[in-house]
Amino acid sequence: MKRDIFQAIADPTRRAILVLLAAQAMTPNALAEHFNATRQAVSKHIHVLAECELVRQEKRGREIFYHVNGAKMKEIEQWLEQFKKLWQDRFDALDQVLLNMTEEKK
Amino acid sequence: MKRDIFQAIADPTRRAILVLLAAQAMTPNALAEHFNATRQAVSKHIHVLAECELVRQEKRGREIFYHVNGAKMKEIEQWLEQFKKLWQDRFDALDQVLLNMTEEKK
DNA sequence: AATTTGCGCAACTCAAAAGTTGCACGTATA
DNA sequence: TATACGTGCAACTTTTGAGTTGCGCAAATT
Repeated sequence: MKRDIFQAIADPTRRAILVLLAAQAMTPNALAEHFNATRQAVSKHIHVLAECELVRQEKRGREIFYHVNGAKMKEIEQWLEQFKKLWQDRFDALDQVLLNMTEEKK
Repeated sequence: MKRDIFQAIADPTRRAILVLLAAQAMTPNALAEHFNATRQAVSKHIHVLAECELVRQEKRGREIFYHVNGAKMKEIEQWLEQFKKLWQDRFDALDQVLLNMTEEKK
């Protein structure tokens, strides 16, 4: 039942929530207004995000504001770094050359 | 049934496949040896990755080598860019200040 | 003190995804 | 040409996840 960051951002609604929270911290009710889903559905998504520490709570009276946890988002970036060399132009070009060679062989 | 890139990388096995393919192109059989799953299970994961264009085929006789598609991986990076300002130190620090203020209020 | 509001939690339903087994089809090898 | 190999495809079970409804609790409002 333990979910990781990548599972958390797999859902489109959760990604939209993160984008909204990146602009400004919001309460579950305020977030829910942006979607067609019920408050509980959105709340469940927030719970998943909080479980993975992608968002943090900030209680103000009976309201709870959620913030994006930048440090945790960075972990996604860090995983991506091992692929960075693959999307640099010169590597793409080399890859294409190799592909053409094997196409000709066939 | 249309899956997006984020759903594709949500699965740990698929992420491991991408890492292996980043080092060198491989066949489904060669990939399957790295996991406890059956060949068909791995093949299904490859199919998902191919569907999202995260990997590309290269047929050589009866073998099929799979390559990582760097350009597609870059799209993940691009989505992350809207959060980049959040994980820079000065913003984390500011966030912490705001949190402390509200903690005191409570 | 009674009521409203903002949340979280738990049980349930329904859809989707992961994994298995079995088969078919080309490509090599003997 | 017969056999073994590498692969994809389809049907099926099992697990997981998204969404809804209903409830309880604590903080504001009257």
